[in-house]
Amino acid sequence: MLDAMDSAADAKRVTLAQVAQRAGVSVMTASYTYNRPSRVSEQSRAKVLAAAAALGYAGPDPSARSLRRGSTRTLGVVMGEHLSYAFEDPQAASFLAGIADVCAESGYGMTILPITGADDDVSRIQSAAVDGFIVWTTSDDDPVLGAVRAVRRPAVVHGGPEVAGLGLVSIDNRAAARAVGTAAFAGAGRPAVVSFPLSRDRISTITRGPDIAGATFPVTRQRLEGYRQAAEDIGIPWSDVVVAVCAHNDAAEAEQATAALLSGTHAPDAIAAMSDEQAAGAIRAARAAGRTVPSDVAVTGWDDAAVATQLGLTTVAQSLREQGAACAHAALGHEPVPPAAAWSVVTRASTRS
Amino acid sequence: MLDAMDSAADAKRVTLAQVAQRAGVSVMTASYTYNRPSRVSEQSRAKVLAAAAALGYAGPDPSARSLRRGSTRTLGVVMGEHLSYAFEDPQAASFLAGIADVCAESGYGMTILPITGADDDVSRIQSAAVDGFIVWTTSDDDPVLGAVRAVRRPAVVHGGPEVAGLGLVSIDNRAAARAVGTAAFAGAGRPAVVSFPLSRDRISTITRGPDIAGATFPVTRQRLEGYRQAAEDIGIPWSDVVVAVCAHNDAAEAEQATAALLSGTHAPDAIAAMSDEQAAGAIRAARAAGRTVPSDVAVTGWDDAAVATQLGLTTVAQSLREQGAACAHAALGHEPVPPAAAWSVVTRASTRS
DNA sequence: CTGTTAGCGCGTTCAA
DNA sequence: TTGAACGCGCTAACAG
Repeated sequence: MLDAMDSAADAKRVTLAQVAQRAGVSVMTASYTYNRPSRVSEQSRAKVLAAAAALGYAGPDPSARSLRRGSTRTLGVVMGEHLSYAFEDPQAASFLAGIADVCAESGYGMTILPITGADDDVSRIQSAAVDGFIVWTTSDDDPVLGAVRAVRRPAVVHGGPEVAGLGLVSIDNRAAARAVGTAAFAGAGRPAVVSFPLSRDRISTITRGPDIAGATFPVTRQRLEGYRQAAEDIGIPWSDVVVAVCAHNDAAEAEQATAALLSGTHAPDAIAAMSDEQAAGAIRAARAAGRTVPSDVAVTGWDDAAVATQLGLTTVAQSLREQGAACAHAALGHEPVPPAAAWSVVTRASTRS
Repeated sequence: MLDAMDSAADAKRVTLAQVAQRAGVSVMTASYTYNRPSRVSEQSRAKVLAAAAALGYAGPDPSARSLRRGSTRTLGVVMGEHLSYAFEDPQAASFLAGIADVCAESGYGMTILPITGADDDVSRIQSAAVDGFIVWTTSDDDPVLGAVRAVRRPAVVHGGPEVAGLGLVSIDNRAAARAVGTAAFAGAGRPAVVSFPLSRDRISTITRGPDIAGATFPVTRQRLEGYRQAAEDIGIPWSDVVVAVCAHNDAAEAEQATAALLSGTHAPDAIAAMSDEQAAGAIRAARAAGRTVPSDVAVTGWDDAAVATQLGLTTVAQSLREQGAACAHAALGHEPVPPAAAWSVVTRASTRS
C-alpha cells in the first residue's frame, strides 16, 4: 500500500536513487547532474532533470550532503543573550551585514544562534550545523566561549575577550579610548565617563574611579583603561573620575545617568561615553540642564554612526561592517585574522580641542 | 602513522563509536547518554562522559544527526536581495527579532539565506539545511518564491505575495492604506503619495495616477489601491493624484522627491507616505520649503516607529515583531497561519483631522 | 562520460 | 538497561 502511494503525486521524500532509477542512469550520474553538470552528457542530464521534475525532486538533501562532504557551508553567529539586541543595535546590524556580504559571495548561509543565557546555550552551540563560529563581544566568563572552543572548529571573537585557540577581530579599544578621551577631557577639570556595563549582571551605578580590573566585559574594561589614562594625562587621578555605568547601550538610560551627574555637587565638565547613542543621550541631558556643549560640558561618542554626524559629535570611527567581513573570512579560513582593525578619532564640535 | 596520531591530542574528528569503545560500552549507550540520559545508568553515563572528555568529543555531529532524524532544527529566513537592507531597516530588524524569539524558545537555529538577485538564488534555497522557510515580502515574479515552494517544506511569506501552498502573514494593507489615507487627505485638494518602488527594477519616477495593477510588489500595490480609494472618497480621481515612486525606503530619497513635488506647479497639500522614514523625509522637505505641517501640507507615515512618536506623525501601527513570531510559529508547524495581523491608525499632529 | 564500491556519523529497530 | 545490525541520502574515489 505504501509503495502504491509512493508516486509522484505524493512524493513525500524523493531520493536521488529514485530519480536515477526513473531516469535509467546510475545514482552517480544523477549526483553529477547536480554537482558537476559539465561531467554529464547533455542527454543524461536531460533525462535526470526530467525524472526529477516528474517525481517532484527538489535537489540533493542538504543534511546528507553535509554529512558526506564534511562541510555545511554555513557560518554560525553568536550574538549574546539579548536576542533582539542583535537586530536593534545599529552597530551590531552593520557587523551582521559585513558577515552577510562575505557569506553571500562565498555561497554560505549564516545561522544566528539564539542564546538565552540559560544552561542550554552550550548545547545550542554543540548542535549547530556550522563550519565555523563568529562570536559577538561578550564577557570573560561567558560559558559560550568554552563551548565554541570545545567544538574545535574555526572561530573568531569580535571585540573580546581574547581566547586561546580562537581568533580575535577588534580595534585597540584602550588606545582609541585614550585618544578620544584626550579630546573629551581637553581643558576640563572634572571629567566623567558614561560606560557600558562592567559585567554580565549589568548593574547600573554611579561611582568614582571604579575598579577597572574587575570588569569582565573586556571591551568595557579596555575603554575604561583608556579613559583613565586620558584623565591621568591631564593630571586627574582615576579616583576623582565619576563613572556612570549603564545597564544597556541606550540613549534614554545615558540621558538619565547624565542628568544625575549634572545635578550632583561635582557636576562634570567633560563626558566620554562609549557609544554615539549614549553620547546623544548625554547631550540631551546637558541641554535640558541648561548646559552648552562643548563650553560647559564636552561630550564624545564612539562608532561614528549617523547620529554622530547629525549632532556634530567627536567620536571614534571604526567600520563594524569591515570587521564583520574580516570575522567571516577568518571563520571560513579564507584569510588569517588580521592583527588589529583600523580606527580613528573624528573631531567635531562637541569637544573643546 | 595516521593511527598513531589519532589520539586525544590530535582528535581531528572523534566519533561516537570511538567514545563508546573507549568507555567500554556500545555505541547505543553512548548515543543515549546524549539523547536520552535517563535511559542510561549513572555508571555508564559517567564512563561515556569521561571518555568523551578524554577524547575531546564535543557531542554528536549535527549533520549526521539531522540526516538521521530528518530534521535540522533550523528555520530559514529569506530577506530579499539587499543583504544589508535586512539589518539596516528597523522594521525588518523587529521582524527578525520576532523570529529569533520563537527560535530561541523552541531551541531552533535561524539561518539567514543571503539572496543576491543572481541565478544562484534558487540553488541557495534548495541547498539550505532548514526545516521551514520564512520569506520577507517580495515581488510577484521573484524566482525565490517558486524555489521555496518546490522544496515542499513549510513556508510562510510575510507581507506578500500570496502564493499557493505557502502561508501568508500580513495586515490588510489595502484597508490600512485607505484608513490612513483618509486621515492624510482630510480637507485636502491636492493629495499626493510618496511610494515604495512598484517593481524589482526599482525605478524612481513622479507621475500622476500610475498604473496600480502593473505594480509587482504586492505590498506597494495594495497600499496604492488603498490610497486611491481614499482619494476617490474625497472626490479626487486617481489620475489627479501625484505619486512619487522612490527606489528605496529611505528618508533622504523621500525628502528629495517631496521637495520636487512641492516646487512644482501643482504642489500637494497632503502626502501619504509608505513608511515613517519616508514621512520624516517629507516633513523635512516641507519645512525646508517653508510649509507648515499639517496646515499647508498634511503628512502620514507607516509602521509607528520611534520617529513617528518624535515627529507626531499620524501613521499605521502594526507589530512586525509579532508578525515575525507568527511566521516562525507557522513555519515550525506550531500554529496555523493566522488570518490577518492587527493594525490601527494612530492619529497625531501631522494631519488635519 | 558513466558506473561500482564504500562509507560519512548517527539513531531507530529489534533482540537479549 | 544494553547490544548488534542496518540504513538515513548522498558523494569521494576510483575504475571502466
